[in-house]
Amino acid sequence: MATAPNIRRPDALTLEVVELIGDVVARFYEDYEEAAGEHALTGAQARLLSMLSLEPLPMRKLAQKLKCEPSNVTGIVDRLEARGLVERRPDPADRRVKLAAATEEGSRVARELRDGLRFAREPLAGLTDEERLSLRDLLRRMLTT
Amino acid sequence: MATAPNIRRPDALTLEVVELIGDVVARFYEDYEEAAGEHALTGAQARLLSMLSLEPLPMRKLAQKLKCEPSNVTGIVDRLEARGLVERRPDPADRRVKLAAATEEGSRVARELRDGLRFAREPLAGLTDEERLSLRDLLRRMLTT
DNA sequence: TATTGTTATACTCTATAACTATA
DNA sequence: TATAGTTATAGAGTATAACAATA
Repeated sequence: MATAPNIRRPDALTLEVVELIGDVVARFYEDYEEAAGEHALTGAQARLLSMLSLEPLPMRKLAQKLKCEPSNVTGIVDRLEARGLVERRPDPADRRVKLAAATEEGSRVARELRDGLRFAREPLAGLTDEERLSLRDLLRRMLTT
Repeated sequence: MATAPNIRRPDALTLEVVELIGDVVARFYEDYEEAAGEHALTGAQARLLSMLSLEPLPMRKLAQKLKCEPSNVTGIVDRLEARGLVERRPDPADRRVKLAAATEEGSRVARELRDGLRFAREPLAGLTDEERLSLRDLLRRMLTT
């Protein structure tokens, strides 16, 4: 039964796991978009706000993290700023840089957003500690490959 | 007791696993968008085309599967049809319905797209059969919770 | 009357290129 | 000259509402 993994032609088990991962990805995304929508945020706005709730970041850095062009960040921050969730601050060290930062209200929304994510939390509650440890290690290994 | 009734606060391990799942989701999405881009397809176009590569579907059904409004499907199918990857066919049973179907070329592109997905396949090659079985069971349980 | 697909409209996200103000 | 952020532009996805053809 212990057939060696064939890289060129994935075996049935690998294909099944790939499909399961696809299902998890779909569920996670739906859940995220739904949680964002409950706060009248788009997915991009929610992701950017979540980043800023940890620490203020230059526009350039936000573009790198969101994997989009810096010009797009301008608009997303504009809309969040218009709602009072984010503000632009000067960077004392470099006057070219603008630091985007979550306001108090923005941090509150980001926290509610995180707490509103049901999937990837509720399902995990059905697993034992040992199983969660096992899952953690497997996911870690996948991400470092 | 003055304690609030059973508010679940995820432990550190659960939070770590949630974050790891988020990382996997991000990696999977990047990989999918990249694979789509290599065929000059957007993510939505690639997802729709992949669905049609299995079987022709009514526009309405596509909207349900993509979780978007039917009016959006019109445009996505329009663009795929303009490139000869998809075609609209009448439904003999109901003249209101239009069946979207992948052309031969469309099926070929969908196949290449699927084969081009590196993540969720290469990382799995680094796991043993036993580990993949374990991962499969854990993911299954998460999805049925 | 209800349903299917489309059109029209408006908003957001996206990449590209040109611009400004700093460095 | 190079970099950070912005603006302008165009294409794509999205939801909403109104519409024609068909059931």
